[in-house]
Amino acid sequence: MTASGLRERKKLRTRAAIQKEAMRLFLEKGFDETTIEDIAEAVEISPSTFFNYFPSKEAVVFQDDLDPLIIKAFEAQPHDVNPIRRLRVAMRTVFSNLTPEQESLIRRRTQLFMSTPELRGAMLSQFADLVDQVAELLAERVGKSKSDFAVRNMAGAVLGVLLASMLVLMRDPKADMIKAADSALEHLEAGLPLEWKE
Amino acid sequence: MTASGLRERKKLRTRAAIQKEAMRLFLEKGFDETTIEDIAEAVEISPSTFFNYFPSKEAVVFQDDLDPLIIKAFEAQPHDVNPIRRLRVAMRTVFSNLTPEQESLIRRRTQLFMSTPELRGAMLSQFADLVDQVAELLAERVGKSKSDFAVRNMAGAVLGVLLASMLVLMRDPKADMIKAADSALEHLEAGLPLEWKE
DNA sequence: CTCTAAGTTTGGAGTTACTATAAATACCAG
DNA sequence: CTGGTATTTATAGTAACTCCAAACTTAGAG
Repeated sequence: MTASGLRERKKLRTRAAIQKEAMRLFLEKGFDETTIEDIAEAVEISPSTFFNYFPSKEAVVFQDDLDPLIIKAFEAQPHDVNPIRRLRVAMRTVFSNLTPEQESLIRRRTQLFMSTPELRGAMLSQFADLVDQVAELLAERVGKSKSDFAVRNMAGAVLGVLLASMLVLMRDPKADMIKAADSALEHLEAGLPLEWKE
Repeated sequence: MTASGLRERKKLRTRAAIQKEAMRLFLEKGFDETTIEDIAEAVEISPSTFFNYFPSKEAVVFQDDLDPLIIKAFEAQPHDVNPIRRLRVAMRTVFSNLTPEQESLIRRRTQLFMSTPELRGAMLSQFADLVDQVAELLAERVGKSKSDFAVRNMAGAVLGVLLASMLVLMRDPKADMIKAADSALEHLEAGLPLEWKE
């Protein structure tokens, strides 16, 4: 479907190029300091074309090829395990199988994310979608609809703790966000006791 | 200090006027369709002055006189009760004591909020602050610091479920968000069981 | 190969949020 | 009333986006 005509291949290449150059510039100079024109110039397209591919500057940063991987790792586990644990294991699996470059990119990207108010903002717009996705994962197990109240609420809690765990990056950009996310889910899995080891 | 000179009184009045007119216009015409110039004109100030009072268009919508009330209602309860329940009761108390106009305004504002991507975005920027505030409420009870991991994680979960419960407004603008928020906390208080009554 | 239909890129003109700055105006204290 | 200070305002500028029509590129039919 999204197969190989010259047209499609070209589009994919352009899209990838925009993303690559944009991320490079954002990490190099900062998000605000990089203009659409800078990006367009680096990719050798016109600024107009940028908007053919992405609706906004924020949108470029947003897109994680990780989600599908995590979902797959989630599905791969025995279905009778606590879904929070499954999610936790899934995330760990995915993160530990990244190449160093991938991991480094993700870390820097997340850091950029949390330190740029506009990007943090854009994240919440994704919150809705993420709740849907997580709800879908959870729903399957209990044989309920993904729009079931309890399922969605649980999904909200999952994202809430993950988000909260990312906040440490705002103060301490060198914090290990992967470990933080894992601890957050571990704590949630344990029922969020206020007495907690570490 | 912020006492009575003509100057101070005028500033307060201007600020209030901006907020009132801006909200009126947003609700009347929509957020995007209202320009800063529209607001300035309605308040009879210059556009420049708008920015003396609010750093951005979004900032006008954002300011809830409710937070302090909820905190007060929270403090007013016996300190040995489960903090989630306390928060829940606090919110219920505050909401049920609003005048009909206040309640209507809040409902419409929340609705505006959830239906406008830019505003939803701005909300997450507040997420950080809210985690702090909720963490502070929770911390007191267990005699831990508000920057304690478990406390902050719990705060994240609280906000996560509240946020998720607000998402229904995106599909169904007439949903009762107060009831939704209450159910969300009720469910969290019960330990987020996936088997759930309603 | 050629011609046409359709998709894609581009430039240009316009809108709006927001910043910086310096001039004008309103308040206040002596 | 006068001079210093806070506040408002106009002006000019930047950058993200939108709209649109013109130029160009590819796909496919004949």
